[in-house]
Amino acid sequence: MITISDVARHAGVSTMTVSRVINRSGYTSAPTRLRVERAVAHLGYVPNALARQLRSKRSKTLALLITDITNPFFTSVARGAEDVAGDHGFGLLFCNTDESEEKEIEYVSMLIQRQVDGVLLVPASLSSRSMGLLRARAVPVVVVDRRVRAAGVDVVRGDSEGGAYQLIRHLLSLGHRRIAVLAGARSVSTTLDRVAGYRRAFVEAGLKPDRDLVRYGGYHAAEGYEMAMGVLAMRRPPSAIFAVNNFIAAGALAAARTMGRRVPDDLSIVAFDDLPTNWLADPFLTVAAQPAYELGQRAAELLLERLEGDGKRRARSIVLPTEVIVRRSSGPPARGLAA
Amino acid sequence: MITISDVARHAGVSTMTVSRVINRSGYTSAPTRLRVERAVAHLGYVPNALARQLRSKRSKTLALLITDITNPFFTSVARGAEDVAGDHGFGLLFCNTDESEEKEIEYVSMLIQRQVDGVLLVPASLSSRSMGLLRARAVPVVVVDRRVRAAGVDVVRGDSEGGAYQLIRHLLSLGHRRIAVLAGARSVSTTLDRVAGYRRAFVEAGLKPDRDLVRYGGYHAAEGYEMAMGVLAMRRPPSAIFAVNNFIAAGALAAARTMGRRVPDDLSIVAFDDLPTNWLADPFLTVAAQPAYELGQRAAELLLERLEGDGKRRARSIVLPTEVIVRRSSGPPARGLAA
DNA sequence: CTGTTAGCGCGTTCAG
DNA sequence: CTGAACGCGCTAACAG
Repeated sequence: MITISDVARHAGVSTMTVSRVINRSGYTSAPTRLRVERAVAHLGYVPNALARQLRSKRSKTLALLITDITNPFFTSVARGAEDVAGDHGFGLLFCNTDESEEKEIEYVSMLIQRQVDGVLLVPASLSSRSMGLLRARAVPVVVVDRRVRAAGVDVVRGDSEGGAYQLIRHLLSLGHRRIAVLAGARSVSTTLDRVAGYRRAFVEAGLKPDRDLVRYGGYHAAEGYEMAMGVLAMRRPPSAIFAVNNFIAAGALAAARTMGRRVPDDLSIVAFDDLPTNWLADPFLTVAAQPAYELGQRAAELLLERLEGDGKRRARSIVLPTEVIVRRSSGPPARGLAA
Repeated sequence: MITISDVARHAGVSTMTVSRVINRSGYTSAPTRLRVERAVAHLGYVPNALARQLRSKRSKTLALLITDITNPFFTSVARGAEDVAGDHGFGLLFCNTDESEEKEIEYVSMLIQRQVDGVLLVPASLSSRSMGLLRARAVPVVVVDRRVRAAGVDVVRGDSEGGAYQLIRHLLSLGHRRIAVLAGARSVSTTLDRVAGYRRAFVEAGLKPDRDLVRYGGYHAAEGYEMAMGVLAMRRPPSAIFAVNNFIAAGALAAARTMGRRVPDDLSIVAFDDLPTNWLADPFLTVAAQPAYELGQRAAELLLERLEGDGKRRARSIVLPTEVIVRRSSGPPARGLAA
């Protein structure tokens, strides 16, 4: 391995001068700079980031922990964060926690050991233990997409409650009254907020939602399928389903098919999170779409501000609006199911 | 920050002993080990991975460069690689090159600076310049999913030629004769191999494919749409389309819809790469499915072998079979289009 | 079984 | 404008 002192020797200067040339820090005369640059090129010198980081106590690395790398919502978030980090000369470490708090904690410990400068965290649960670990080490954190119980943390997320509220209003206005909610885990804020939005829409309309129509499970298609089969098999099945994320919606669509329900004729389905156009030969679902890429961007920007502004600015909470896109999966209820 | 010498002082031993306890290397008596562990717990000591890596010259980190993080094929590869790396105590750095050689080179330079122990590379192009950079630094590489021109490199990929061959045989056996290929970039081996498979199927059947039916573009839905619109507008349009990846297929489906072609009645569509079940309310496309997760696993295993086996074993090339799954998007051609 | 010595490759500090 | 000395936190290589 070629080190800075090899370059120094070759250029007939001290290592310090080489360091100054590489980092454009301090003054160097044009001729020596040139000699150094020649030597660097000639030897093919590449600085060792590890040594640099050890010395300077900054790793120029952020980490992003997401809960499902196969979900395009999160990959969009990742791209947003990656682009911003890259523009500021920071590397970004992706970690996939699979909705598991254990994995999350494992990753966080690893990241602390690796001295990452900051963490973007989609927490697997409301009461994230990893927040405590990070705080103990004074590692700046921005929570993304979901809330946590811990106070005084920066958060960047979409308006779950509002999006759900609008989707349900849409269904109510079409005449639906029995609307099922297929949700994720009770320990995740987005699930809670979306169910809350559902409830508010009902209450404001002077209606009382049937508690039995609210099901909790998980964020995958298989779970969506199970939950949908459950509600569709009820004595008084719902005329509409609100899937709390995109994968659950896919499961619900599959269940509708196996139960012989046509969408939207026999059953309306609406969901949170749009699918990327890459997927959709034919966009079909009525959704509340979140600006995923922007979520990632804003979160990374906020984190970088915290790092640079040496600051104890108070925690900020950024809530990005959600856009309801009405498509063909929602329509008026079939006769006899409305009331 | 609490360092190893704080722990040593607290436990009344040397730093070396602490190091041995932490790393379970060398001998330590039970009582001193206990004292050290107490001190570690008491002080909340966390080893600094940077310092450790600098000293030991191994970062215990691999990197995976993929060309499109939004494509579930690659995220599956990523999970496979991640799981294997994690099991062996290695971290995995994800990098998204967006099919850009420039970005690829930027990332590779960054990774070299960061002293990663090995790289899993989905090359943006056949003649990957980054291979040279990596080799110059003697960084072990396993090429994934695609071939490169450079010789003597480990490769793990799916059988593109064979999969394409089978898909086309399937279409030929249904009676199709005018089959369009919507491909990616000419500089990518998977595109080349899949087109080659297409050609072989024709040649073996004693037929000559129309060169004008082979279109090159890119791997995204938008490009698939454009290419499909192109062939569907021909004077003698194809009765079937072979999309070289899943996103192109989505674009082709969209194009079929805007052109008013029903699939499979008026137009058959087959594609490479399946979509994950999370996506598919209703699996519809006839595809050649690659074992993406396993691709990632095998690649990571091979890389780790190279790292551990101190070895100049000759380069291996692992080609995993591809499975053709016939679904509803392919059927016999409409009357009058067959011949 | 444990401690000492000597760096890994860099950048900070303070003299020149 | 440049260099010498030092140390970041840790572990390899030796003693003992």
